[in-house]
Amino acid sequence: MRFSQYLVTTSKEASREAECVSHQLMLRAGLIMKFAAGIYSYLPMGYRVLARITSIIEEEMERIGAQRLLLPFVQPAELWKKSGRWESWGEELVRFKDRKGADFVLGPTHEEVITQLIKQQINSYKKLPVIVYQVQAKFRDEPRARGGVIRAREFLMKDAYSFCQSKEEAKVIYEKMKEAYQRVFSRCLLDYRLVEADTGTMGGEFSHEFIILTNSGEDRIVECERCGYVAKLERAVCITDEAEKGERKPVKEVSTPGIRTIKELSHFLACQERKTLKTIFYETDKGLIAVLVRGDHYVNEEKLRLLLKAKELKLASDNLTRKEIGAEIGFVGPVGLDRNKLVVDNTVMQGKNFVTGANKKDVHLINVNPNRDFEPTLTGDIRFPVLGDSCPLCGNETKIKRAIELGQIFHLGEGYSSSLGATFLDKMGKEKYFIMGCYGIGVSRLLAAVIEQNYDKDGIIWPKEIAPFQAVVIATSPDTARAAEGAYLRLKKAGIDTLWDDRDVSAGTKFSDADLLGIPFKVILGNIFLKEDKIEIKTRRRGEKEKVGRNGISQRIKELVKDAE
RNA sequence: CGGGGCGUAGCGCAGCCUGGUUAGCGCGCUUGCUUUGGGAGCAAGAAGUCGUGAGUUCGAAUCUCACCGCCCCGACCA
Repeated sequence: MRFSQYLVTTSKEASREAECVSHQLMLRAGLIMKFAAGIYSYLPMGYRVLARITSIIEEEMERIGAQRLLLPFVQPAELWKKSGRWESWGEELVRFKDRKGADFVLGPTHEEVITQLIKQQINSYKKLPVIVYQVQAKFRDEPRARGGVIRAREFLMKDAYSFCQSKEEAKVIYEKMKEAYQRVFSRCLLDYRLVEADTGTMGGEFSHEFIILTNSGEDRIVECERCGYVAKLERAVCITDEAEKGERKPVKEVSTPGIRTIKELSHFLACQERKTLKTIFYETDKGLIAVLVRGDHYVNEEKLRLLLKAKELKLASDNLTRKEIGAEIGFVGPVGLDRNKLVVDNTVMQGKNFVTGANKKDVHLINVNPNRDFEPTLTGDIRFPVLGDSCPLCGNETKIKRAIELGQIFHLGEGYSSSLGATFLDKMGKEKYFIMGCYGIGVSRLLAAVIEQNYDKDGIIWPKEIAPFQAVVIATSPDTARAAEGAYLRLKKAGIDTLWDDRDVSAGTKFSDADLLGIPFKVILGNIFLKEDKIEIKTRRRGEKEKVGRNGISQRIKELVKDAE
């Protein structure tokens, strides 16, 4: 490809819009162009990378026997009504009517559609198991798009679905898929982690997520740098420290006029936030519940819901709380709440002499102690971890870091097949629901993720497997322009994806652009060529240089590509 | 949805507070000449509904109001 004719514009300056490294570099290197919040075009250079990632995915999917297909982007609402997700998804699901007034959605994911397809296509165990996948645009009307293609509303996704006869068979495929994902991410040169995940709106029985650690990430994880424990913040187990030592002092009322928040309280009484307690009311299908966590902690509502075995759980309104305890918000405490269920976080049970609200306006209690001043109905781990919590595996101090999710795999079970009535006949002639799994990779997001882990001050450093071009030919003087064209033609003939920088710009510009674009090998024809009749090769990643005769250029680049990262 | 910021040429910005000729600067773009080993120089050019709408005013990029869009933090979400 001739650079002068290629639809790419590079830029020295970063766009004001872009905050994170990958977003800035993608804009500067001319990979993408924004049309609206979270809606992007991929320019030829960006599309080349997408195509290469897609072909890696295709190879790894085919390796485990998955079959590629293509499902509709626009889906009839009927299927979503059957699965229940017409109601359970909020505004993220884009809904519209066609000219006849029929409801449709823009596909944010394809469990419904694929289940319907398999239901009609497969009636017998003889065709099972089956794994299918596609690479397609998805649309999710996110409340807030961010980080360029890290969280876009329209994005490219690889989604795979498996249909099995039994849970055992499904687990085998789940493991195969996990390995395939590991190969895909390794080939993209990603330093990823595998963590347990919640099943969220997909439903299902268990799930794993592949993530990379980076400051541009939007998810938070807990990591132990000693033993390598990594977990999503909401999944991380909070272990309880040893019981605090010391005397239990007598409870005393203190006047705290107008002091409502934990911050104000700890400031006013000159105590640490960890010495205070928060009392929060939740409305649940099991009634109104009082929940107690330390002042410096936050309630993990999902953990709480599981502990209570509740279906519904939401924060009680201020009015309801006020009515229940007859006191102002900000002065709520556990002492004397006998008629309410009281769920207490483990950490609270280990502490002594806490400050809490007195359930009276402008009054707090000091020296409140669990099992003396209040009795929990239930105790458990119901909080999010905080910086410095002990690692649940080795006890070392943990850190909280940011991460990007690359992909997630779910064991779904029978959820979708039962709601959509998708069955097959087993060996005994008995009708059974398909056991399903679904597996996603954010393909467009992978571009950003790879850049987050492969760049330097000069620009992107593409791993060879997904580089848009393997080599860029640069003539640094008009005198070597013809020879450069010759080298370009040789490389092209040898089947090497090569960009020929035939622009009439300075050598410096060509070098800078080659670096920004992240092309693994620069093939340079300049002074050295004129003096020694040698072509110079410079690697992007390590900056290593070597000289080679003009006849050996294709052969040498092939060798270098083979050995490169 | 809450908080903060922004909207002026393709991109990055100045001008706005304190209203007043033809709205500037840098990058990029076009033409010519000289250049070409790490983002060249000179010269000449093209390019703007100042986000939209209303209002105040003799006069609005500038002041007022409403709306739209975008970015960041959070909520939300995978």
